[in-house]
Amino acid sequence: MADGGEPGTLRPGGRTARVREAVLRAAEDALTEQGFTGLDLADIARRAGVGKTTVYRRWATVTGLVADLLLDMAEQSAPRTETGSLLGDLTANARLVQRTLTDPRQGALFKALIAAATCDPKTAAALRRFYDIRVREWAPCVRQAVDRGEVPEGTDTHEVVRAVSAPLYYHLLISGGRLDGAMADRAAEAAATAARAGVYVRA
Amino acid sequence: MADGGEPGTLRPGGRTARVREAVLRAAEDALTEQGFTGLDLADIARRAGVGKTTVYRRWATVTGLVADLLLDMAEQSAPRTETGSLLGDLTANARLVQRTLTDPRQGALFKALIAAATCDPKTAAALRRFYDIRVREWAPCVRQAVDRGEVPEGTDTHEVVRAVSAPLYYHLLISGGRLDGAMADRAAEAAATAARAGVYVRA
DNA sequence: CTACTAACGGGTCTATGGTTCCGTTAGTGC
DNA sequence: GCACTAACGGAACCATAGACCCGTTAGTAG
Repeated sequence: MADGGEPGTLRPGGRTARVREAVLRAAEDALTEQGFTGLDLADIARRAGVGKTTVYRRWATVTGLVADLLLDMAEQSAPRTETGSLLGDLTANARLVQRTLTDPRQGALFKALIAAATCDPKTAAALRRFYDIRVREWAPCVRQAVDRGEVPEGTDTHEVVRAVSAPLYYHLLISGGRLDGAMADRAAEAAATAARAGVYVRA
Repeated sequence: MADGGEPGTLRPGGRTARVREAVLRAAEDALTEQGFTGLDLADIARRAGVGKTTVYRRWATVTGLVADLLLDMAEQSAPRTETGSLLGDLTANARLVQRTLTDPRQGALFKALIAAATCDPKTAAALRRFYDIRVREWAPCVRQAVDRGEVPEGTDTHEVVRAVSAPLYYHLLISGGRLDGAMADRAAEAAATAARAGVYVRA
């Protein structure tokens, strides 16, 4: 009776953790293959080898599950490369994003994640958190450029990193074209150029 | 028996047109209020004062209806303002986009449209078409900047216009922050700066 | 090892989104 | 105006996503 809240919070170890893991992986697969619509929790339960009751009890809705998946994805971090110049670092970042979004599986997954986030505030918050972490990982390369004097003091480092990703996501979601390496390089170059010109200096 | 294809194609006038109009408006409202999920065609039919059979027959799925709505939206065009300078024109564009996305109703609608597009290729094509038209309307201001010598010859004018919108949509869909006028101005400035530096010159 | 109970899972029930049927309304051609 | 039939619409029907019940499994404390 004295339950601490959501199922899975009082006995987070052992089986509970295994189930969560299996379900999240299944959700990832399902999202990748079916997209955000055409996704039902019973199917995910089947893939995960888990009772569908469990999935409904712990996550209740598709968006809830996606939010948890995003939380899980936020944990894993891919460390950034350092090249010594702002343009080099931003290009490395742009290429990484471009490769991720171009990959058929990952691209589809991210589309689905973003679609889910537009449909539910909690999921949107999880998505924001995920990207905040990613942006924070890359911001130091802009910070270094400021220290080097390459970019003016007071520049919003996070905003520069976002400026690199923005056109790539725009293409993925909206203009829908082929998103190649040249486009990634251009995104990095545009951000670097604008940053050097002081466009991202905080008011 | 000799039907020409989809319902609504052989007798496009009168009632058929009225029904389409009513349903599209209802769909717009429903999308705005409920978002992409939590949208059912029966509800739309009710709002439109139309039999649900009709909606299912003509559009069949939510994404199909959204695709048609996008086609319809693509028709209406808002003419651009001309200020005489690249930065001025791009800023006007950025502000327009920012105001649209910030408006509670329109912002929600665009989120839903984009979510729908990630779930269905036909809808994605319709979304692309919609933005192609909008981009084409604004491209001349970049063209003029090229003619003026403000921006190098060979610049991809469409890409510059997209570069203005990209960060705004990125904020709407992903980083989710407050999207104010300052951000719009910065987006325009970044695009103008990069364009002048020749970043968008086609290879 | 035993007791306790959080969390799982099979089976069943139900609400509802979507389909089908068939009669009605109204554009279109003459 | 009349005939023809595309397109509409009410109502009954069906499939299934998601809720619920209750017995089972397995973490955790002692």
